[in-house]
Amino acid sequence: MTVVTRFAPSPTGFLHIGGARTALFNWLFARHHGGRYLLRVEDTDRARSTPEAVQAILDGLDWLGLSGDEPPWFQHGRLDRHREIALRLLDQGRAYRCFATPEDLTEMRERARAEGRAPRYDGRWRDRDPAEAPAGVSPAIRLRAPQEGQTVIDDLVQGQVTIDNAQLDDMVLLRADGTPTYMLAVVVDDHDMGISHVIRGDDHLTNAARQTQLYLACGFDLPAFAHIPLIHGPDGAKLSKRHGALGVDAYRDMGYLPEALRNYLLRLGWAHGDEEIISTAQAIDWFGLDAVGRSPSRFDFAKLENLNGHYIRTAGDAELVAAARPFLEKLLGRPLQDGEAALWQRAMPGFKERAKTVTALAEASAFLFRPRPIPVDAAGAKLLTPEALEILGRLRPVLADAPEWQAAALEDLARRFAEAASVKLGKVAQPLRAAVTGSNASPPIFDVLAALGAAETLGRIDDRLADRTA
RNA sequence: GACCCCAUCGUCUAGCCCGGUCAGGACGUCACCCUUUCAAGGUGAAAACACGGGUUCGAAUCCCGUUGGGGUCGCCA
Repeated sequence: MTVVTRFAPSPTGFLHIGGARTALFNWLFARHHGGRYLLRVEDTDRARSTPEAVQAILDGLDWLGLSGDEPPWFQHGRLDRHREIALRLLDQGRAYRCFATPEDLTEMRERARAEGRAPRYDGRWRDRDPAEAPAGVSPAIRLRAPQEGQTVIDDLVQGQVTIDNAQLDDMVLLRADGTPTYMLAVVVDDHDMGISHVIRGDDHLTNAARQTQLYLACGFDLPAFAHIPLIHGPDGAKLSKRHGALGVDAYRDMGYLPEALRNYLLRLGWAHGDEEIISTAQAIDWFGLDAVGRSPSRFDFAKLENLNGHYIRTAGDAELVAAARPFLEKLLGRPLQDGEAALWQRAMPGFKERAKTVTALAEASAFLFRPRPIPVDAAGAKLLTPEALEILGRLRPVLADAPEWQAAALEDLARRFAEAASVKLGKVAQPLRAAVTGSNASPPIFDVLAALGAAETLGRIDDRLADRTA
């Protein structure tokens, strides 16, 4: 059997983190089985769907490397097909016209609730003669669902789940205005798209029972179902915006790399022994629905950040310059010149070792490109004591006379200077770091000096020495 | 409320199906090492089988219940 999966977001907002994981699992499952992974935009609710949202979701998927194998399907373009199936069901007596008005339904629900019954449609038009229809009410079409027995979902993650048909009411297939409902559209589209495996959030588990009834009524073969647990916030409650229910674009803006996010999302609810850092090739090789857990997991930024640090450290220097450049340019308030970008790339090994996010990488690098005199932060200022400045003052001419401006040579010079002055290297290196970077943390200082060049380095030292006399 | 699902360190999880190891790994936390800073890295520590009953020589593992958490109950998707 050919495996065909799909990710089917409704374009009423951005691609959130749970959706991203669902997409990832679908993508991985299809890749693992050499099948196809498709996209379907569920925009049957025209009022709530916007082109901007469609684009945001497509962009988010693209950034994560989870674009569909074919152009996306759009549900609203298939109205006629959905209608055709509903009408066919009506002809076959598997569906019927329901003339209950929205007011009737509200009243029905309220009364059921008041009497402690489940708030379901009572089937009042199921066997009633349409001739009795009240005037002026256009009917919806409902499925004549089985009222006895059980519907069994054979779920690849949840196992066998049995629901009493009495729990399910006659779902609406076609609204009074003739548009299809989600239930109808999903079943017809999944069938027409040849979807073999429906992998989605477990908030759809009970929908799977309803959809199973519909599949059976339509005479369609059932796909395999896999309902994966939802992602919760750090407090165990539903993911809120504060926590991480953000669009994936927000993760990009926070400086996370797509490969880090994918690795993180993959390990949320799925494991392969003790493996933590998993490449895409390994993920494709190892992924299976049987290893997906059934309990919801909590989103943990700390672990994501750790993974992100790993992927930053192992990323290529040019790739990081490209990813971090927009952040740095925003920080600097100006575009980066090509020469500066090249310099940055050469210095990147020292920076990427220390950054956990791409934004932090840009922030930590900004001192390289700031105009003199560079700003000094609190920690840097603390280092620049009168004593430290005195040492800097004596080091300055030694540096100025350096025969070659290269990291190892400069370090050698500084070490000998410290030895001659009977101070630890730290007493020399830290003031130097503060003067040159404006802070107390940076890549190895002699690498920084080499990257900055003699003139800029000495100039920055002079700026600080000038502060002293001023 | 009804129905369905779930339950191992703070978090993500391995182990559960096919009962028998000091219950393993990772993140985070703490300590130490390395070190010109910060990271990274190394070593080590604290940290869990929700509870109660069974079954069994033996239960994290099988069964029942309790508690807790989640999901669903729309002419939304």
